[in-house]
This record gives sequence, structure tokens and C-alpha cells, in this order.
Amino acid sequence: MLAPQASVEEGTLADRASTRLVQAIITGELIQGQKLNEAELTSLFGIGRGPLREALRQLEGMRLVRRIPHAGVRVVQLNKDMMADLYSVREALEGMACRMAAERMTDEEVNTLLLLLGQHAEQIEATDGQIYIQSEGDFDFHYQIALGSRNQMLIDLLAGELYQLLRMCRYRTSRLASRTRPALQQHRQIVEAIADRDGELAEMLMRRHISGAWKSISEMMDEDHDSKPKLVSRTKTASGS
Amino acid sequence: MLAPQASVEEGTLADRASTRLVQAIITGELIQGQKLNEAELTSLFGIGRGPLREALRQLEGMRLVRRIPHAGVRVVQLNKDMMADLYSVREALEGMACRMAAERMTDEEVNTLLLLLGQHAEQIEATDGQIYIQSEGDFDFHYQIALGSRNQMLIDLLAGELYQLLRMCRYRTSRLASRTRPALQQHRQIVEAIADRDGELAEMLMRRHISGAWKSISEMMDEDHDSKPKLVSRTKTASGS
DNA sequence: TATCTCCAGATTGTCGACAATCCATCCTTG
DNA sequence: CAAGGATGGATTGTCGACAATCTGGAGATA
Repeated sequence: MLAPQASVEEGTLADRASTRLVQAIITGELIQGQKLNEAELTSLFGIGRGPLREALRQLEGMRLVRRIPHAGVRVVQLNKDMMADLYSVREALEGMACRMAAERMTDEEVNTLLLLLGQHAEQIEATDGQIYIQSEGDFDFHYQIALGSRNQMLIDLLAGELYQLLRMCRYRTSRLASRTRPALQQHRQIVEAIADRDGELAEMLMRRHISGAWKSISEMMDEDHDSKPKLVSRTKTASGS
Repeated sequence: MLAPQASVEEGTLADRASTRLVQAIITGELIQGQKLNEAELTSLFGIGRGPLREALRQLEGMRLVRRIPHAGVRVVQLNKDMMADLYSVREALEGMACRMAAERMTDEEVNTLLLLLGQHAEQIEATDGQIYIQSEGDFDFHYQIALGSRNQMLIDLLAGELYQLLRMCRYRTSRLASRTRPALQQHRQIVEAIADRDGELAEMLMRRHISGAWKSISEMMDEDHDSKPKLVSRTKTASGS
């Protein structure tokens, strides 16, 4: 279960609880669909219910939990439909971000991207193509491009709520996705287009990169779904409710 | 000032406070940049600080307020950059929504859209082209198209956080935007493309519609900005009681 | 006079206790 | 025995009070 002690000691208790919960949900420490009991969490975190409830409200805004009045909050269920929605939205948003980044990024930022590609290539060689996808935060390729768009709202969306959901997807599908080398190659092409200040091409390549990733993940999920009886889900995979 | 009594009596106090605050911010009852004092709001709403703080966390997630730890929350300042960002994001998102809607909407939904256009035309004639933009909620054209996309994440974004920000923009610029008739004409073309199930064209028309709207608003803001000596100050934004 | 320090008031952050609501179980009743 | 309703426990929603932090100004010192 979750470690009873927080690692950082800065910020308000609500904010700290929020980041801890985000991490716990993304890594799977908190199972999808699991009911989050306030009393348990408060005693676990050693905080009162006030800050905890504020944190939960924040998580609700990030779509990481679903809250039903008088019935508690549950960790979100990442079904295939939701992931498809996420990748579609990312395709539109990151495509735009990529075009803007090509137009607005400084040369230094482009160099940073190139450096990133080098590091990723090394990681792939060192781990034989396993953990490329796991790179996070400042080191994430897509994150850097979002920053380059200079569109704060876009940055907030891609680096905030949608990014957390994406990390959640990656954690659940990392054992499936083994297409790190083609991904790296596509990243190279994208950076090349950005370096050439070719916004149109950069957008197109990014969109293709994301839709291709989804196609690959989608297929692998189907195979995985067939082989295993899968965890407890609602009656049908179709759009619920 | 805000009315001291809530109109609806359902849901938790936090949720009710949230919707009231959203409304107050959008309509300008709460001035942009204004500091939100918890004590004032609690006595005004007749609720405790717990629910109020939860509501404020929620508003923060919608980008309607900015919170600084130990320094309180302020209503967001809608400057031109932020509005430009919003319209860019909308262009990408609504463009995609429009394409998906053309592919996925039922014929009944398309008919609903046509009906909407008729109502809007009537309103324009009745008010001589004034209040078309103000239509909201279920009756909003863009909202209906978002619903037609069948992408829940897209719907949440466009009908949720981004929609509130858009309404806020509209309230601030309604006196400027008098291009209701060309907008209606563009809406007609979009519905036509959707009815023809031509997703590509529908997307393109929607993107052009939104970017055109922004260009118009942007120019009018510049003119308005020149005529007046600016009224937004960074400090001491008179927290009038 | 300008600047620094320190204090008091105000505001935000946090906690514990109480009230309202929901859920599962058991009991009654046909 | 099945169906419906009552009941107790658990959980969420809410409030008031206390602690931590910030802000603004008064006063001292160079």
C-alpha cells in the first residue's frame, strides 16, 4: 500500500496530498475503480479531512477520480473508449502544439530537443528498447514540445490533466508497447521538421505519430484482452451508461 | 453585489457555491483580478469555509480563479494573450469535434442543429442582430456539435472548463462583437457540411469560423483599447464591498 | 529622511466534532 | 419462502474553533 510518510515537506497539506494521490493513482498503487475512503486516507497521510477533500476536488478536475455526492470518490476506470478519446484529443492538441513550436521555439530549445533524442537513444540501447516510453516530466519529449508552443493554455492542458492521464495509460500498457525504436525515429523526423521551421510538416508528423501509437496500443490491448479474462469490468466494453 | 440567497436547493453546498461562483465570475459580478475573501463569501452564501474552499479548488481547476498558497485566490485576469490561447485551442478542438460530429451524429441531431439555426435567425431578426452570441447551454450551437462528436473527453473540455472561459470572453466583448449575421451564415455552411457527412469540410469551416471570430474580436479589442486609457491595474484593484 | 525591525490585525490553513445521508442486514409480513 | 420495510453502522457533508502565515504600518536607528 501507500507509504505513510510524505517525501516532500513543502506546500499546503492539501497540495501535498494531491501530488501523492496523483502519483499513487498513476503508478497503480491505487487500483482503478477503487473506492477512496476518506478516513483511511487521512489516517494514512496523517492529515485532517479538510485538506484531503480539497485534494480530491482537485483530482476530480484532473479526471483522475470520479465523485458521486454522498457516495464517495472512486479512481477513474481507464477503459478503451476513454483511451481512444484521450489519444484523439492529444492528436489535435499536440499537432497544434507541434506546429506552433516549429514557429516559436528558440534555437536553444531545438537543441534541447536534439539532446533529448540522444539521451533516449542511449537509454534504448542500454535497456534494449524497454523503458523509452517511461521518461517523464521535463525529460518527456512531448512535454518539451508543448512548452515550445508558447500557448499557456495548451501547456496547462498537455502538461497537466491530459499528461497525467497519459502517464496512467502508459503504466497500464507499458508491458505491451515495445515499439520504442520506431517511435524514436518518428521523434527524430519531428525534431527535424521543427528545426527546419516547417510547422505544417511538424504537425502532420506529430499527428501521425500519435495516431500510429494509438493504433499499435489498441491492437495490443485487443490481443491482451483475448488472452486474459481481464479484471472486473462492467458488463460490456461498449460505451457505458 | 451577489444575491445572498441561492436559487437552487439541491446538491451539496460546495457544488452549489461552485455554480454560483462560476456564474458570478462569468457575468462580471465578481470583477477580474478581484481578491476573493473567504470570510466574506461564507457570510454571503451562508455556508461554512469547508464547502467554500472545496468550491474554490474546483474553480481553480476550471482556470476561473488563480490560487496562491497563503495569499488567497483571485478571479482570473482575461488578457488578450489568454484569449488568443483559448481561441487557438478551441480551433483545434472544435475543428476535430466538427469532423467527428459529421461522421457520428444521428440524423435527428442534425435536424436539431437545423432547428437551432432557425431559432437563431429569428432571434437575430427580432433583436436586430444583437443577442445571438449570448445563447448558452443546450441551445449553444458549438455545444451541440461537441456533443455530436461522441468523444466524452472532448465534450467535457469544450462544454466544461473551456466553455466557461469562452462565456467569460463573450460577456466582456459582447458590446464589441456585432458580426452575428456572418456568424449565422457560417453556422449554416457548417451544418450543411455535417448534413452531407463531409467531415473534412466541416472541420475546415469550423476552424475558419473560429479563427475569423478571433480576428474580428482581436481587432475590435485593439480599437477599444486605444480609445480608452486602460482600466486594469496590477495592484489595488479596489476590492469594493 | 530612508530603511530596517517588529508587532498587531487580518487572512488562510488545519483539525476535531456533529449532522445528514447512504448502505447492508435483519426482521416482519403476506 | 419472497418481498418490502425498518434499523444500526459506516461514510460523507458541514461547521466552529484554533494554529500558521502573511500584510501593513508604527517606531527606532543610522
